Amino acid sequence: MQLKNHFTKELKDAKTQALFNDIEIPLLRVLAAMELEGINLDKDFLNGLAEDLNNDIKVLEAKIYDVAGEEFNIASPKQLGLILFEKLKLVDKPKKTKTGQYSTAEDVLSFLAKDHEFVQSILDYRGLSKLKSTYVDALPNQIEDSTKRVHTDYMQTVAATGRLSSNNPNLQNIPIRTERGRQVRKAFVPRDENYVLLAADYSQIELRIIAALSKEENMIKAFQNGEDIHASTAAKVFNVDLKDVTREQRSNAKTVNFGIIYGVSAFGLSNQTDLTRKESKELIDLYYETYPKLRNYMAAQVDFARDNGYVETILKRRRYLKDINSRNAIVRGAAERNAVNAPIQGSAADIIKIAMINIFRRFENEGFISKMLLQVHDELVFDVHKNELDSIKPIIKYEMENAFKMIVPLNVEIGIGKNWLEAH
DNA sequence: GTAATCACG
DNA sequence: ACGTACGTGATTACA
Repeated sequence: MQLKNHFTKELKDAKTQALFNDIEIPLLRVLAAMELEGINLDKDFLNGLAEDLNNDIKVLEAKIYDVAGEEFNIASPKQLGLILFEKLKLVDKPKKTKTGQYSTAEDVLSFLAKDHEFVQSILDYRGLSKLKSTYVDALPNQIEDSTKRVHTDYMQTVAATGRLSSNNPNLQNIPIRTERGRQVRKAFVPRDENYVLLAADYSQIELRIIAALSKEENMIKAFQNGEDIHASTAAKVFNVDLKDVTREQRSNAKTVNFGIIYGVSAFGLSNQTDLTRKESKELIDLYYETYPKLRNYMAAQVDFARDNGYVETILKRRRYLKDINSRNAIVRGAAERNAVNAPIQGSAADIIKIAMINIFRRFENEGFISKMLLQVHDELVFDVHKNELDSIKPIIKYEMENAFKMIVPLNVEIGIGKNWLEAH
């Protein structure tokens, strides 16, 4: 929660007034309550994880120093670059960063790891160090003495699209993608033994929004029929039966579905998949043939931005795009991608904000003692008293799925557990 | 203070 | 030919 002058700049017309008065200001109370409530953390569990990580990090260190023939700071991209590309000369023409240093970014090292086992150890070392320093070691220190809980700050005026951001500590980027990282989520636990954690997630909300805004019938139908959208996309794009879609086809369709929201290029797609640039271009072309209105919609957003200097969400939240008519094609291209992406990402933010306000009001009006704790862009996390679980679960699902009516249904998946990982 | 890296949606 | 997917925050190294 942070109210700044920033808000005031755009209060010119009635629609923006409504966004301000009916969403952002009511949300202030909701966020304040969530921040003050905090979340319970299992400190002992994190200390155990820290010890495990330390042991594994030491083993990796020894392995890396052995191959390098010397000890050095693995966390220093500069020192690591010298070892890999000058001392060991792993490649002829190493990729450089924009400041002229050797790039040791994840994709570069992953490529090298195929031929050099110890490079995988460097990646593992990085991964474990990150987990330890950013989460396992840091989180226990952020427990507030007076409440014994962790209290994040939500910022309402940072993200250009209308999303919230979270800091001190950031609870919107707790690991989940790797097995080792997921363990951190086990440290987020209910208030006490009378409570459980409940996590409620919007499924594919951004893709549903782009389907609704573009009025692309083929995609709308898939959602209305409750289909697996990535498999459905694959079936249409590759012209096969839904049941014959291979894992690879589904995976590539999924990457395009996500990419489309960001304004992907053939180059970007080929970087994210095993496809060549040519294959990527063909796939994108097929995609637009499958969903023709999507391309029309995207072009219309760019045109609107050129004419008006901004784009807007379903609640008329604006993002101004000063570079939309830039003579520099790179700069203009970035603004054009923003013109497509901001209404999608921002409308999703609008919808979950409505849901949060409505759920909070119902909890108040209906006298529940369960609490909303966290928002992670398309997810809400609650501390639910066991006696209230049966009555509260359908309320959360209803309020989230019906926060905003679109031609495409919204779908919310709910999980319950004795920690945040289990609740997923 | 900035760059590089990497955690999330 | 160009450069190359949207939005954030935290940590570490280093000038």
